Amino acid sequence: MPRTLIADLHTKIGEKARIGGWVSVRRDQGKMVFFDFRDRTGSVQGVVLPSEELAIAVAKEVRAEYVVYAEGTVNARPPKNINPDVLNGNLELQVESLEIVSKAEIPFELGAEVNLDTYLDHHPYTLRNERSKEIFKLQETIIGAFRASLKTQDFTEFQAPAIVGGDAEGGAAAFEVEYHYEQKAYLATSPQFYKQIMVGVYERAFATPKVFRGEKHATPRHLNEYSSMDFEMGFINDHRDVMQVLENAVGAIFLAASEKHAVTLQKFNPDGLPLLPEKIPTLKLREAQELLEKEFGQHCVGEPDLEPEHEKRLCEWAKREHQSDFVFVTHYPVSKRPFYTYEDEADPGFTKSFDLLFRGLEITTGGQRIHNYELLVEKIKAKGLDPNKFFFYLEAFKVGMPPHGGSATGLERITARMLNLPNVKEATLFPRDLNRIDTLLSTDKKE
RNA sequence: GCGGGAGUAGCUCAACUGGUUAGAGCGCCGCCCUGUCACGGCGGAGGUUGCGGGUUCAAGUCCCGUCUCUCGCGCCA
Repeated sequence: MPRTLIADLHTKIGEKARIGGWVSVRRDQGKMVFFDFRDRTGSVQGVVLPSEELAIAVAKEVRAEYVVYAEGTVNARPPKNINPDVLNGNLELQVESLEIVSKAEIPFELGAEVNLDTYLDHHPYTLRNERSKEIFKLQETIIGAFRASLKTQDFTEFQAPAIVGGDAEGGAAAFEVEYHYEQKAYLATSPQFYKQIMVGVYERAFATPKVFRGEKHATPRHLNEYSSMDFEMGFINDHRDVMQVLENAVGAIFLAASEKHAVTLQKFNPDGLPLLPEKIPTLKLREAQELLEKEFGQHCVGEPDLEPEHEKRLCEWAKREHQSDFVFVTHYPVSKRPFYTYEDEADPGFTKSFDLLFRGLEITTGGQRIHNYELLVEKIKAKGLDPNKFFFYLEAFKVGMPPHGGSATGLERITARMLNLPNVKEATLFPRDLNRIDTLLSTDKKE
């Protein structure tokens, strides 16, 4: 008999059916045994009656998370046995044959509240729980909506390389790779140079690569490997054109999320859906600092950047004054930004760059880039770098580049903030951090 | 890299100022149960209290070292 998906069982009431799935719960009543079975489409109760001697014998052996095939008759439940609180609560599978496909030995009950490290240590198992599955279904929607939004805005998707010959940003620590002929290569910390090169090819390009950061950070918002939602676009007037494309993408993400995952968002967020206004409030860094001083008594005027505490306060302000969970901060000082960042002619010393803060966390960085070859070479030198090492990248400018800019959004960060997850590792299927690549790293090799 | 907190049963946690045999809930194992749906009842197993050293008549508890987790900072998405 072919397998029927659990969600389709209601179409087979009174008929025989065969389901395949996992055992969520076994309730052994002695002479008869109840099960909750689940497959990718849902769950259903199965009952093995005393008269089914062979099936009862198997049912006594079965435990939680065993993979089984169960065959029997789909019955509508009599009124007194209907359970309105569960899926398929109005029917049940009266099991006549039960086949164990795979046994299971579980470390703890699925769905048990466990500490983060226990949860991560058992990720092949804990990812199966409903909460985890909802997180990564939402994440799939987020990256899908980002992709769809950029495509409708006439961007071309490209594949960025993971192995690079140098450190793209000149600052972030990169993982070293042994390449052919004893050459050193690195895992990309960003697709920055490649997406700029692609502006010269398609004008508008985007990619969602895995990028790698070698810093030994141990915080709830950093990963050594994460997914970057990057885009870059030509013929802009300034950074505000980039911000508009980003706002369109964020809007598309929120629309898709609220359409497909409203229940999940509500469940994870006591405050409800995130607030995204028609226009995200925007402040220059210095305006933000003055506001922090005035509204919150935070002394940060003149600092080159915002601290995490400041970012949280700014978001409080945006929510209170603009009903927005987002706020843009622009015009970071030249000294704090990479060499390719465009300096604002109207505001010398400050850049046409921006960060997007979402619920207290920086989720995006972007801005306008320098497109003039000579100026770019000059800026590389000014940062103490050697232009010769960038000749591949620089060729894109040598052969003609329009004014352009772009941004990069952390997929795990936006996922975590949408669901109020305290740690981005919960929004990462297979997180790599200081001490763990799936398993704990050997400690005797540490420095 | 720096600073705070933590590490006790498979999981989540207790164990007052050091003091009898380190407990509970869930899970696990056995027995009972024909309508359960987180089923229920009775019984049972399960611990080198992260690791190493020290103080003390006595250490889960105090001290030192070490490893790990976690939070804050730096850095960033």
